[in-house]
Amino acid sequence: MAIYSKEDIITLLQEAGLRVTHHRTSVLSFLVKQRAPVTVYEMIDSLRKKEGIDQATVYRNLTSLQEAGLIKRSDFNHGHAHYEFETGRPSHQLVCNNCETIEKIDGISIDDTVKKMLKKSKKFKRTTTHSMEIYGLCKSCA
Amino acid sequence: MAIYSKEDIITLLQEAGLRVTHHRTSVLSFLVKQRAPVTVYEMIDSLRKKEGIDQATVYRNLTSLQEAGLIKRSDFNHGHAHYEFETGRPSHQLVCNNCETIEKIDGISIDDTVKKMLKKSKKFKRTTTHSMEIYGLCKSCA
DNA sequence: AGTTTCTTGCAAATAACTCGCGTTTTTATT
DNA sequence: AATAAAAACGCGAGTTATTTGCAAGAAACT
Repeated sequence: MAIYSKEDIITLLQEAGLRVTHHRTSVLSFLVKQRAPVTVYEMIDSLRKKEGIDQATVYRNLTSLQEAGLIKRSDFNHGHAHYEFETGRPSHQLVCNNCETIEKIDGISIDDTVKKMLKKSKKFKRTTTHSMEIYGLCKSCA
Repeated sequence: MAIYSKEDIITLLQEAGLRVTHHRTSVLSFLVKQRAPVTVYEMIDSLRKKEGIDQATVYRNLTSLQEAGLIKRSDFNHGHAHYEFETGRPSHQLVCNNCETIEKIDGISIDDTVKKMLKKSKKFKRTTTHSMEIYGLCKSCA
């Protein structure tokens, strides 16, 4: 989890071909600081309070940032989207079926498994990145 | 993919402690016949046309069937739920980031990976079943 | 600075899903 | 088979999550 300065954020946006607006920078900065995927609600709540950003703006920036490959969306079967900064590395997480606990697990590779799956696939030739979610009950809910 | 008769469906419902209503039987039968997860929209559309089932009823039955462990929900980051029959076996799928193509891949085991993840986890002791989604672009979208 | 193009705020619209309630169906019991 | 309690249903209205139209404002190019 590298540390990104404001200049780094701006560089990321420029390299992605996106305009560097104040709000877009804020949205991406916010996500860079998190250790786990956050809900859109949390982002809107925080950014609205802190800088008065409108929810439509948050949604629009999440879309543009995702299309640029800078952030990643996951739903975790909870009925609303979560976003996180796109590190480029595959992400693996344990998800609670009851509460919304999500725990990211580092140091795991499933590249071999992905290769095996692609070999068996008829509709996919290759995958960009991948993510794996394992669902169960966390200690508190079990 | 075993073949389930109407009697089998009824037995499944009874063993799960659910009432055997006409509509509930239809919803579960519908899902048993699919080879891949289907959207709620597809289910409502088909069941409304065929038997006049109301959408609220479809939703309520999906909830009760899921709570009983007979079906499984997945969102695939598309913003709406998909459901499939719960086979008890882990499921692994390739998901297109662009269109909504979902391809299930059989014959893969990631039990060792899951074990490794649980060993590293702080918040989870064990998982019931699991599912893995690998995201990329399908051949048509690539 | 001027202009083109993208972004924003606001309010209204849409999509996905849920709820209240009176009526009907299922299931347990006679 | 009749019957009563519990659960399920349809229908319309309500929520929640997300999107859109449009006029005004900010970035980026010249």
